[in-house]
Amino acid sequence: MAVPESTTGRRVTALDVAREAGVSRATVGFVLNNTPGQTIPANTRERVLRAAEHLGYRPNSAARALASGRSRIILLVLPDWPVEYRLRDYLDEAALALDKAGYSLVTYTSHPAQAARPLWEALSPDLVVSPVPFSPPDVASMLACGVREIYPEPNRPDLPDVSLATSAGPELQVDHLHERGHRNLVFAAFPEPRMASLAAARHQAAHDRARSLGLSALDLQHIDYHDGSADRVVRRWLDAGITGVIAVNDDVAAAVASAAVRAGLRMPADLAVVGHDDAPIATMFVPALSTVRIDTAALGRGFAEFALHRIDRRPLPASRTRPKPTLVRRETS
Amino acid sequence: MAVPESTTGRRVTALDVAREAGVSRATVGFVLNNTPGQTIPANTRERVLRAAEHLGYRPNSAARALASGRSRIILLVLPDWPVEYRLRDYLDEAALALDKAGYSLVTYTSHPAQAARPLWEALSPDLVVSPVPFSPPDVASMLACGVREIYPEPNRPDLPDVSLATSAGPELQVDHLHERGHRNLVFAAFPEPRMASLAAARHQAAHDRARSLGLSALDLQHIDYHDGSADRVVRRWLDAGITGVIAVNDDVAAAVASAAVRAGLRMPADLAVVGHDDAPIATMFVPALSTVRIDTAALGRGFAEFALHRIDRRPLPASRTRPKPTLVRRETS
DNA sequence: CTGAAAGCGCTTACAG
DNA sequence: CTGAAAGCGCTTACAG
Repeated sequence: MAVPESTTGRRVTALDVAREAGVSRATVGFVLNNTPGQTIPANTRERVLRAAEHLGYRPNSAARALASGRSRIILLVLPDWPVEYRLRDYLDEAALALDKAGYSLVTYTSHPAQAARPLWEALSPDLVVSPVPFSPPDVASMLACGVREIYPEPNRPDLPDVSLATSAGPELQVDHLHERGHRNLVFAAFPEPRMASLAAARHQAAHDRARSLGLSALDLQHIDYHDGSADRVVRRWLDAGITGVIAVNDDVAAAVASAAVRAGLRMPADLAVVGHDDAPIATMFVPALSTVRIDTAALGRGFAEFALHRIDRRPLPASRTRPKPTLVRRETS
Repeated sequence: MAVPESTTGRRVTALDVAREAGVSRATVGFVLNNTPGQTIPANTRERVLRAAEHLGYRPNSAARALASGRSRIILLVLPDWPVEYRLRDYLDEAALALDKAGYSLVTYTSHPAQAARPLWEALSPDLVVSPVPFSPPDVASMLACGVREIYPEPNRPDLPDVSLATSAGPELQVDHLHERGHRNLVFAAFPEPRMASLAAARHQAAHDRARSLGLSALDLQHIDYHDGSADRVVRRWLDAGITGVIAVNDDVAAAVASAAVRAGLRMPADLAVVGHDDAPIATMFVPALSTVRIDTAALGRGFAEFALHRIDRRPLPASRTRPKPTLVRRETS
């Protein structure tokens, strides 16, 4: 591909392409954008495409956004959670599917102190989505910046769940231990601020499931090395008749499993643990950790479908079913 | 703050502000942008500011980018590494410092299959930075998209290091074990594809340091549960006279420590392990993991200074010294 | 089927 | 000190 602008010092515009192809600027736009309702003869189209390719033409995104009123950017606002393993698969798949439709996905985690300007001011995205609801000031700010689609919408919480923080995973953890005969369970997390809201959400889901199975309340307990060591915590659990531990993620499961082994317990006979996310450590750890695997790639594609539905009014696929998480049973359950 | 556009359905523009303040559109721009060389009387300035505030005016970023030729966006391209813990601190600090200078930071990890259009096409960033070099096609693509500053620049590898993947951490791991009398070391990682390039970089740095201390070659060894269990690997190390393990991160350190304890070894007397990143598991694990902590917040600020130097030609602070990592000694060394 | 032209909302010399 | 005006590079009715 030639890079003429590097020699002329000027960026290639649609006018350059038009001249090279011997058509008008408008025609270039019609061809390159596949504008519906325009019937361009095959050989004109061909000439334009070739000229664009030859000149290395890239439309100016700012000019396009200004003229069309749409930036073709989708902003995904992520909460400040410890990034879940395999989030990349989710984002990769979503970005790929959106790209095919001409949209770019940008992710953003707001500064904890809210000190910096939110990214939607700089990007004017067509759609802003988040797994957690927006505050009213955030919504007002987005509207002022011309964002036309926001999800979840204020006052409309009754919409499909596109987030990674589904309740199906924790439910599966509970079901699994229940099936294997465990009746006394706890929910374990690190006392880490960043983990707090994720732990709260997953704990809630697990708790609700436990209750609906007729189990007793599922306490959220912290594995805190500082105040007495994991070993002592595990000992306490055993004394209280606990036989199964639901960990908020695989790191926590590893810490629990490690303490249990050191205490001379057999796993899963004396104590069972189930992690979440199927992170690398779940396979590498000895004993290998039972965990929950989420089809994040499928979730990512689902997110893209949803986003396109909101923006382009594309119909949602009829077969739109949330991929179910699967339990990977290894040596700790 | 009033949100008039939500009632009129039209976004507030500089013209609205000008009318409300009783000045021209240009003056609005001068005041809001603090344009140098313009001397605006205090009360005009005051009127404009008040009108903008009152109307909830947000400049249209696309129009601004088109007119000025600068998007005020900085794109940070991150490699597909397992996201290092505390990366958030780095990004938060960098975003905050850049925000003060009127720039927005966007991060981007390219799709592994290179299938989606790169984000610089949609954003036209003023600067694109990455901790790893760009491929020639990437550079050509950026130039075609009007990106004027790229770092690292092709053919100029001799520039300051702004990345998180510094060699100082691995060097510190080696120094620490060396000081504590260890002479036979290995470097451990999971055999995970995504970890490969990070492991290679850190291993290289550790290896070089080991050689310069007169130690023997530092092998990169995989903790692979599938082919024989971590326990067997640890046993092999002991037989080979290894007394110290340098782990690529804290997850790997946890897996090693766990195997060592299970093998009946005393830590650190029989075997020492040092992790990297000071992730939550390093504190929560028993035994608590010795590790390397990097002042990622300071690194993030350093990144912002560097970016502003490149874009706005701001002088680099004279006292510009890279924050040194520190070794956090706990129970495994 | 294709082109001439207005317009998107800013920035920025240039006058006065 | 402030305004009128050109221009950034597209999109999109509107003519022909």
